Amino acid sequence: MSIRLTTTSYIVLGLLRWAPGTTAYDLERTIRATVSHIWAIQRSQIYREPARLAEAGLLTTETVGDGRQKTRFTITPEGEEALDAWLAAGAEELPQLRDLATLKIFFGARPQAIARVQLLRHQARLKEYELLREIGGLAQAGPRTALEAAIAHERTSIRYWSDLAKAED
Amino acid sequence: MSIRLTTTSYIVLGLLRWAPGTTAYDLERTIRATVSHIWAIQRSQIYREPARLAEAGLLTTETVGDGRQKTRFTITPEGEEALDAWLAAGAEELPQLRDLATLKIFFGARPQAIARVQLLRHQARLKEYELLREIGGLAQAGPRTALEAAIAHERTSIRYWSDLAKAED
DNA sequence: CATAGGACAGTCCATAGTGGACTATCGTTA
DNA sequence: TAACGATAGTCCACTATGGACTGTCCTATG
Repeated sequence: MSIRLTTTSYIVLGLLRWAPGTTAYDLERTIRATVSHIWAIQRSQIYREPARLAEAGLLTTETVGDGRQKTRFTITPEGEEALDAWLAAGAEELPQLRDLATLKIFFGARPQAIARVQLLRHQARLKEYELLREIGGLAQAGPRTALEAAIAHERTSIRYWSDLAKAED
Repeated sequence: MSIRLTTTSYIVLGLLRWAPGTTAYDLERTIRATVSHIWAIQRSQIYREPARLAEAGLLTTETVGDGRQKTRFTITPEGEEALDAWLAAGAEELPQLRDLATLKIFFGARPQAIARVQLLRHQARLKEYELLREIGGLAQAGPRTALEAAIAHERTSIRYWSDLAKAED
């Protein structure tokens, strides 16, 4: 039962190490509130992945069935091992921007309109991030450090889009 | 034959508008040299996508078969229309970082080692970008403006990772 | 002159991920 | 008491990923 572990897998494993016994639904909420800014996962995927990992022996399942059937997942030692191996394995290829707005600029869309909208959205998101940081909602060092990356890139985006918004067409 | 147009589709359409009569192989090289920093596409996808678009009437094909069979693709008016509609349609959801290195930090990987490697790679990539900009390899305004976004984010990454590399563990 | 090696040009496949519609249950409040 | 929103999840068709695999052409060198 050796399966291919993907980024999705490691996100699930990583969250379950911090919060064993979580259901898929709660995983979804946690992801939306935290990692999704770095790496989002589709809902359908969030429900399928833990099942896959359980089959491979990286998680155990416990179904609490009172009408609404919930399944709680817990990471196994093998799961932790896999996660640690991934964390310890060296760095990766560089990321792509993967920004549709920039892509449209690339292909000749007029910057003005795009820039104005992007600027507002990035500003809103930066505010969210700063709030999250000030409230100190993030107990662990990892998420805090990662949040700094997100904030730095938001600031860069804001500078970029606001320059474009100001520039004449 | 209405198909769903994805980002992949628009990249192919966009490149074919600038260079009609291109083969899949040349598309691949062009993508690797240009857009891939913003949005990469897998080789297998680059060969399948134009075929799909041709079926939907957004491209025409012309097979030049002398031993090695090449297929040249050209954008149709419908193709241009679809592309323009996409370019004109408002801005998108915000991008995610989608950076595995940051994700590992999030889940508790030790920053030092990761940061050192990322720093070197980002520096190398920044140099590539700056070279590209100085040489003026990009005739069109779109790619040039998009390149500025890529450069800005590289600089941000470099600052981030170099801070992390310096910080005590 | 033939041949080996590399660049060129592509195919194929299993598996993973996306987007989005759909179903159903529970708790509250009007 | 039924309506409504939050909770909890399923399903499906289609797209994308990663990577192995197959050939063809060009050129240098032995």
